[in-house]
Amino acid sequence: MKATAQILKEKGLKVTPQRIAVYNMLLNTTEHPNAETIYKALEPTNPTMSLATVYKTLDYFKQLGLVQELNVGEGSSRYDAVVKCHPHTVCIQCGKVRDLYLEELTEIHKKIAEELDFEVRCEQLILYGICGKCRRENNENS
Amino acid sequence: MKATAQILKEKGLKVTPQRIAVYNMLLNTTEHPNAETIYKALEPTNPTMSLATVYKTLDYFKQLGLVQELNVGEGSSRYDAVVKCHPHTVCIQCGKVRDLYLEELTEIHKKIAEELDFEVRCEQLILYGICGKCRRENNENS
DNA sequence: TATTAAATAAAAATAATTATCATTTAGGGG
DNA sequence: CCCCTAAATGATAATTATTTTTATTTAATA
Ligand SMILES: [Mn+2]
Ligand SMILES: [Mn+2]
Ligand SMILES: [Zn+2]
Ligand SMILES: [Zn+2]
Repeated sequence: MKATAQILKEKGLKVTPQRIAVYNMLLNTTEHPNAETIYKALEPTNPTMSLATVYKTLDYFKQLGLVQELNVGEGSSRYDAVVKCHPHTVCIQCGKVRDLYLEELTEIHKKIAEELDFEVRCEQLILYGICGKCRRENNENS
Repeated sequence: MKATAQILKEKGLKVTPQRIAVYNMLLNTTEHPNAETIYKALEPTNPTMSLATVYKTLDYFKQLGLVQELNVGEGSSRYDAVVKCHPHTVCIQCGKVRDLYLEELTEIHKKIAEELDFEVRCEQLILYGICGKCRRENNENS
């Protein structure tokens, strides 16, 4: 696993504690946090960092393909250090956003995309519904 | 085709010129407009309508299943009078958002959804890429 | 037609994001 | 290692999309 500083350098970015912190935070979570959540998570270790820097950092990262932005219909965008297109599930009860790796799906999409008069660059599939945990909890209380 | 006033009445909504105008506008377009666009489109015929009313109307409609909200990663939400889950293409060059009806895809998603520990309520597929028109124009200029 | 609860318009408030700008800092050259 | 400078940061203001508030108007129904 490449060191974060090295990755930033390769992208032509100056290596700053703030950028390292944001990128590492995203590498170490599957939560798909938004800017505010990232900011809060880093506050204890980086008490001087500002929210504006988080936003600007995420914007740079996005341009350079270090993160992807994800909007699942909330007020704010979420961010993901996994930049390859991949599907997500969104629980409409607890709000959890999870990755969904299904090679099968990807291949099918690719095939179908070929049949369209449309050059597909990225496909975003979001499944909205009730996650297993919430469904089980619902059953207990009924 | 049912009259708009009748549809609103059946949903338990008071029938107002503003609501009729918004719903008809959405029924007669495939553009997936946002609130601002709807407001501007209705301005000539409904010069006194306010943007807040458009927002509130869209919110009611959404709750009652008359429209669906769609976020393709822009600053604002788009709205669609086609409430059944269906895929969209988004041209990253001209910004056009189009419907994509592929029964094949829907069925495949359904089957895959069954295999997950997740109760799928709605699936949103967005294909980002270059539309046919833009691609042809790009080829001409090269 | 009179009543009234609900809807509207206008304006203020809020939330997310972006821009501005003075200060600080990373990183290359000496 | 220290200096220099362009770039990054933090603080704050501005912007944009959306929601809330409230006084006024209106649709529905008796
Ligand atoms: Mn993900
Ligand atoms: Mn549509
Ligand atoms: Zn859940
Ligand atoms: Zn296009």
